[in-house]
Amino acid sequence: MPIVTRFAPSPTGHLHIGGARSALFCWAFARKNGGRFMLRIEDTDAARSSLESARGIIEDLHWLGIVNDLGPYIARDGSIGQHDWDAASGRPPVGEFFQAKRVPIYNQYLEQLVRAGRAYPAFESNEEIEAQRKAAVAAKQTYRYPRPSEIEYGKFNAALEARWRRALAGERHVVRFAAPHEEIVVHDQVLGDVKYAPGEMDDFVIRKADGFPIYHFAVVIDDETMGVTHVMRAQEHLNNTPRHVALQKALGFRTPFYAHMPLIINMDNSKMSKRDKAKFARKAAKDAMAKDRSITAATLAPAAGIDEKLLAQFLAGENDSLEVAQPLARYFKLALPEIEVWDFRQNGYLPEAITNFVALLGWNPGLKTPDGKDLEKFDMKFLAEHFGIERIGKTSSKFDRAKLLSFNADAINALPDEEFAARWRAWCEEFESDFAKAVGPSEGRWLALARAVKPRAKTLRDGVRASAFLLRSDAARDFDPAAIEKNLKANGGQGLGLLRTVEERLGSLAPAEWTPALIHSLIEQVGQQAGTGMGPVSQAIRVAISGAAVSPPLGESLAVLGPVSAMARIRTCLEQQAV
RNA sequence: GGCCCCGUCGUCUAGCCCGGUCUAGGACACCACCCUUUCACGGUGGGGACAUGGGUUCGAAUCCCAUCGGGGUCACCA
Repeated sequence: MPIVTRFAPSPTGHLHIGGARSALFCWAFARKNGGRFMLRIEDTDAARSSLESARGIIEDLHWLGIVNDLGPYIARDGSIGQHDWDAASGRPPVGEFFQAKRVPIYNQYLEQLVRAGRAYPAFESNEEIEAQRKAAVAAKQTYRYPRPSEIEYGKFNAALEARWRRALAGERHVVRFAAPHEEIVVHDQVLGDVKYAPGEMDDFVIRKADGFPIYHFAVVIDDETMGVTHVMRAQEHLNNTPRHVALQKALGFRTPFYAHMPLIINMDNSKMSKRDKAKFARKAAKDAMAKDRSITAATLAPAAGIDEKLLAQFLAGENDSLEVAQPLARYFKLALPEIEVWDFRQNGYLPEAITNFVALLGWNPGLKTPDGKDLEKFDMKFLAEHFGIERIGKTSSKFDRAKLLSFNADAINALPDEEFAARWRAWCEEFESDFAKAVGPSEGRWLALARAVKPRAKTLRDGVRASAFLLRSDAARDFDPAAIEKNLKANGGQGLGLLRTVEERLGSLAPAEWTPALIHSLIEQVGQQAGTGMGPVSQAIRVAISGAAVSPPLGESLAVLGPVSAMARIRTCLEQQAV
């Protein structure tokens, strides 16, 4: 039997970074063992699932380089296609990888369970159950649904048949699994044997009143019928596993291998969730309001362009809407924490940095580099060749953004200039279109800028920030006062004098001589002749062309700017300072 | 609260299974110095951990137990 792993997200938003790691490990395990990696969409929550989310998740995975052998993919024309088992595999085709389309299959197994006396319709309303649960909690008891006395475990008796008829007649009901009263052992490949005592499990719901299966039921049937051999998922699912094992036994299915991976959590030990964005924005707003009493929901809403009522609810913690969090963050000029793959992509992270970093959260190749250090930089190919369950750890890992950033910077710098330029440009066109337009269509210009920016960019967005001087008007006079003071006026106006010399010398360069190398040596010469070295010369020019004391190296900067702009800026600066 | 999992530098981890080679190694972050046209990069060095307490043993980060701590989960969500 071929090894089959699966990643089975529910399409309720973008791909979570933790989900990305699950998918990555499943993918790598399949690759390493010559198996197949399957994608399945768990959209049985009709209210929260959407096709757009499913599409987004598939795209996120694709962007990361995690490509599935089985299940949905997005075709060139944008439609969703499905890879299925072919005749040569000897397996029946799956047909549908979206659970919502598999309801008849679930119902068929459900009936089998009912007729075996291992499942039964229950007619209590959600409210009734909820009330019982609350009462139990109030009495400090663990709530377990009490199996009706007329239900006989493993027998399709008259009472069960009567219930089944009521259900078939259309009476509103759920179907519950008659859980076994026996110890259940989960043989986990990471954690070892995990035992659950008899009676821990109650008769949980396996089909909702709306006719959709509950997660546990759909998963078990799908894993069996789709040929899944290895279930690798986050540890938050560990306590679900005995249910799955019990269901498999009741249905006569095999039990796949399980491997539960450690959780990825925030630096403050909290769970990394989409809601963190709302929490972050709420805190920012509240901090601002505490600092400045004149800021209230009423003043903030129009200023940030948010509906006042929505904002008030948001601040009260009654909703976690991104419609509020995003404009709030923009207004306070803060970046929301990145939680989903899309966030990282938008903020200029490279997929290879993300997969590399995330692979190290809870897994480690256990290899050394030639100079004896832990090997931790690797690519997808390496993962596909070296990944194994044995080296998955048991302890949850905190998501250290600083280290990711460092990985990203390294990944950027490992790129050849040309490739970086092309990828940076494509990213800018997608996420920084104003900047992309300002740079223009010239490939040479992009490459020159990219060369200047690459060594100091930790993200693609950093490259834009570093190039911001390009967008400055040649006539702009808003020079950073501190920079003016230090680099132009100090030492009796030394910088200004040097800048005048530079202006003359630069002005005499022929257009063909306007290259990074020649500009650089010109600056060097001026510095030498003035006896100051090139430092003060450089800083004076930097202030003149960028308005600040920080910019990419000058040769490249001036070259990209071009003689007309560069000279104009120097003159502007000189004029302003002469006044 | 019940059940379940986990516990090596601030963080990710190597080492643990097969006790001695561990005065516990690496990476990120931090600090200092060097390099340097700014900012970065880079280089060198530094501080920094076996949760605690008991065992077992000649010897424990490594094996056992307890305590403490952290997390997960207890839905007609997945």
